[in-house]
Amino acid sequence: MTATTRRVGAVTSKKRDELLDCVERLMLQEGYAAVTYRAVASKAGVTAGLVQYYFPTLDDLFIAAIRRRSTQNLERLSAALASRPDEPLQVLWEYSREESTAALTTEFLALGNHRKSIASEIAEVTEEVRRLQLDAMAGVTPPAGAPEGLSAEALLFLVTGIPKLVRLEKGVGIATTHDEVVRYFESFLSG
Amino acid sequence: MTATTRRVGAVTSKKRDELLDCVERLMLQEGYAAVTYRAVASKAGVTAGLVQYYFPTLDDLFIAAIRRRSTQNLERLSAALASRPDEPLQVLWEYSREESTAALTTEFLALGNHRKSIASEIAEVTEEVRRLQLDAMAGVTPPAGAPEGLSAEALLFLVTGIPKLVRLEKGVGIATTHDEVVRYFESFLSG
DNA sequence: GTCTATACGGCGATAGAC
DNA sequence: GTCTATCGCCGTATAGAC
Repeated sequence: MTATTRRVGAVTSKKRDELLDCVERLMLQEGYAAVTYRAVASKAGVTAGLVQYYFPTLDDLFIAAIRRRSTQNLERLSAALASRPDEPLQVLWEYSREESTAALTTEFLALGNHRKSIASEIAEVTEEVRRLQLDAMAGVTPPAGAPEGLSAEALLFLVTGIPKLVRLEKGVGIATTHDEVVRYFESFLSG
Repeated sequence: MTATTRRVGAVTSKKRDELLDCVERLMLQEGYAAVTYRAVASKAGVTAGLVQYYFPTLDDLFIAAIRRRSTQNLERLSAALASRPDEPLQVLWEYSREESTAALTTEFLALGNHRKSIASEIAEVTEEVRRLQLDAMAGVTPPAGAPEGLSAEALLFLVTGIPKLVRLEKGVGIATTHDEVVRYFESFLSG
C-alpha cells in the first residue's frame, strides 16, 4: 500500500542533521514558538521549502528533534550513571541541573503540553529515561539526611523534577525560594 | 504628552469582562496558543475587531487576564488561609492541587516563558502570592513527618510546586511516580 | 464609548515545476 | 533533490459608522 505520494528527504542526509541543530538552537534561544520554517531556513542559510522537504509538517520536525536529542541524552545519562554507580542520586541531580540539555527537555515538555499531536512522543521518551533512572537507583540506599518514608519513585521525581520547576520559574524572573530548596537537596546529596 | 490617538474600550465594560471569561475558557480547553482574536471573538459571539478594541495587542489581553485572575486568586487564598490558620501547609497543598485555578496559573507560567513581554507580569503576581503564603506559614511548626532541615521557603516551594509539575507531566500523558510523590506529601499533610 | 470593515505581511501547508 | 506558487489562517493597524 504505502499510498502516500509526498516525497520526503532522506533521514541520513547531512543537511537534515544541520537543520535539527538549528531547531535546537532556536528553541533554546527563543522558545519553541519561534521555530518556523522560515526561521529555521534563515538560520541554516537555505530556503523554507527545503526545510519542509525534510519535515513535511512542524510536527514531523519537532518529533525528529525530540527523538534525536533523547537518544543522545539516554547515552549520556547511561554513561554518567555507569561511571558512578554508587551515587545515582547525585548523578541525577547534577544531570537534571545541567542547563544545556535540561533546558531543551523542559522546552519539549512545554511543547507537548500545547501540541497534543506530539505529547505521546514526549511521554514515551520521558518514561524510558525514568525507567533507566529507577534501575540505577535500585539497591542503593538513600544518603543520610534524605527525607524519611520517601519511595524511590518519589525521590526520583523530586530530584529530577525540582530543577525543572526552578528553571521554569527562573524563566519568567521568579527568584525567591529557589536558593533555599536547592540548598536543601544539596545538603544531603553529597553536599 | 499622552501622544497616542488609539481609542481603547473602558475597563469597566461588561463586555470586556465577558471576553476575559472566554479567554480563560480557551486557555483551559486548548492552551494559550489557541487564544487568537478570531477565536475569542467567535466564542463570545462578537467580531474580532471588538476584541481588539478592548485589547489592542495580545499582550494587553494576556496581561488583563493575568491581573484579573490573580486578584481573584489572592482573595480566595487569603480567605482559605484565614479559615484554617493552624494548618497553612494543608491549605496550600489542597489549593495547589485544585484543578480549576491551578491549571490556569500553570498555563500563565508557561505563557510567560515564551512571551517575554509579559514574563514580569507573571513574576510579580507569583511573588505576591508567595509572600502571602510565607506570612501564613510564619510561626506554625511543620507537621510531624515533614522532611527535616527544610526551611519554610523550601517547604513552600515543594508544597505548591510539586502539584504544578505533576500537572505538567500529566498534560503529556506521563503517569509514573506521580502517585508515589503525592502519597508522600499527603502522608504528613493531615493525611 | 462601541463597534465594523478592510488591508498588510507572516505563518503552516499543499501541489507541482524544474 | 530543490524550490515556487498558492491557499487560508494569523496579529496588527487604521478609518470610520453608530
